[in-house]
Amino acid sequence: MSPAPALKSSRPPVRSTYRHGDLRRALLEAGVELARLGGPDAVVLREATRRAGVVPNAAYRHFAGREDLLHAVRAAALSSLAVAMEEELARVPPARSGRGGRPASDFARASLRAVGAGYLKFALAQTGLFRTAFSVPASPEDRDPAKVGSSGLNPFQLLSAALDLLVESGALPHERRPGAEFLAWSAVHGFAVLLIEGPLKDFGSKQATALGQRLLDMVEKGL
Amino acid sequence: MSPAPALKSSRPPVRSTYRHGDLRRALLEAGVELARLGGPDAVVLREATRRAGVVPNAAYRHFAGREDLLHAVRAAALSSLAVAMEEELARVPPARSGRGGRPASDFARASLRAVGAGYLKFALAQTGLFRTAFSVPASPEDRDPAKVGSSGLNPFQLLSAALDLLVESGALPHERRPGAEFLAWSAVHGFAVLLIEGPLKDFGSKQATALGQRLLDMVEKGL
DNA sequence: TGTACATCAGTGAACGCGCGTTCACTGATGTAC
DNA sequence: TGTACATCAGTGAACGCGCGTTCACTGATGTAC
Repeated sequence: MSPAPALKSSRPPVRSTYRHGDLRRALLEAGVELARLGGPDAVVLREATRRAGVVPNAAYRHFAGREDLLHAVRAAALSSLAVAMEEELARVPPARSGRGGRPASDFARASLRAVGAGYLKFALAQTGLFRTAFSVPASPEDRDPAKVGSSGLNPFQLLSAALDLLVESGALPHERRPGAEFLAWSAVHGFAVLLIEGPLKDFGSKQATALGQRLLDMVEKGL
Repeated sequence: MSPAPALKSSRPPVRSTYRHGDLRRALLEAGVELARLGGPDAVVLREATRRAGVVPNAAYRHFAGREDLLHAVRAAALSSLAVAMEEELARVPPARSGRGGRPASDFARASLRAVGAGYLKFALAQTGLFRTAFSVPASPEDRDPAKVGSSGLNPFQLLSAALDLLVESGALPHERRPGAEFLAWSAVHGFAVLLIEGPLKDFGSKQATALGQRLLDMVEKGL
């Protein structure tokens, strides 16, 4: 109801040219910044135009309305999340050669953990964006290219791929594969939510990380 | 931003007496109803007074302001959640006599599942209240009597008790007990959130229940 | 049993706020000739 | 290379909206004598 007043910018519209140049991009960036600072409710059309140094209704040249802007911001948030997960994945040491056996399944397990860890890391570091990303149904089958990371996969697909790898490596029986992404996602997402705005809010990041590891253990064992 | 217009009541203030009688209660009930229908953002002070058939500022005789009303509504929502969990617990067949051994740990496990199942059931049946209950940090140590069920325990304490029972019955090693409530809660809460406003939104209740069972399996095995 | 009076629950009117959105406009840009 | 003109990005002003909240008030209630 009262998004922190600090979010409000009173910077006067300073611009030498009549045309802005790339207003759509500027509005989107302002919107992302607002979401970063205050979550989905903080994405206010008028404030975005203020930050872009432009009159409020100018936004309507580029977005159908507030909801449309929020939509674009949400996509950008999901894309950032995918990137964060990819960064964590890139840290996993590659599997040793030789087919099947221990190293392959170790790699698969490490990948699954990386996916979860990247997700949690992003949720904690970019709380506003994280909340924005999930402020509306995000369908797993969504093909919107605005939501993917640099691998071309969206967050959900990154998780699915890690689980597939687990099955291929023999670490997870085929019959337990269907729906497994929902179970894993539930655990990690719930933890993130409780950590961000729930009863675990006051946990230090040390404590949170340790508990996060145990959560990932639980998922790995429980799947 | 635009809480469903259907929430708005235009009922004229019909009342024969000048005094209302129990306005505080009426406002709280209206607030709970609004939360039930539209989540925390739908708890609007003016609308609550409208429904109570009273002028807007009359609310200030009973609540310090909107936030105060929301606070009371939140407590009521948490209390309802506790009741839902207790109902599920009451369904668990009592342990057979004889100390320790199989039946005791079966009972403990069933209790833990009941706690989780009650939580999920409430989340799905009373989405608006559920979202309201968690719209602000709910501290586990909260002693507010407005938030408990008929057993005198709040939702978090009900979970803790179930886990304690699990340890006592020998089904969970002591060393894994600390923090276990956060892990279990994360999984169940995340599942509820994804089901309510996330990618699992379009799941039928059959599918949701089945997957919910698997989630509880995962928690039980993974803890 | 009756009356004066303090209390305080609810009234009536009004505020300022920031929001999303619509209207008719202006003036820089770049394209066609 | 120069000029007329269509395009359309951004302007300026205004709208109605519902919100939370404050003010000075009124009139029913119940208590003290």
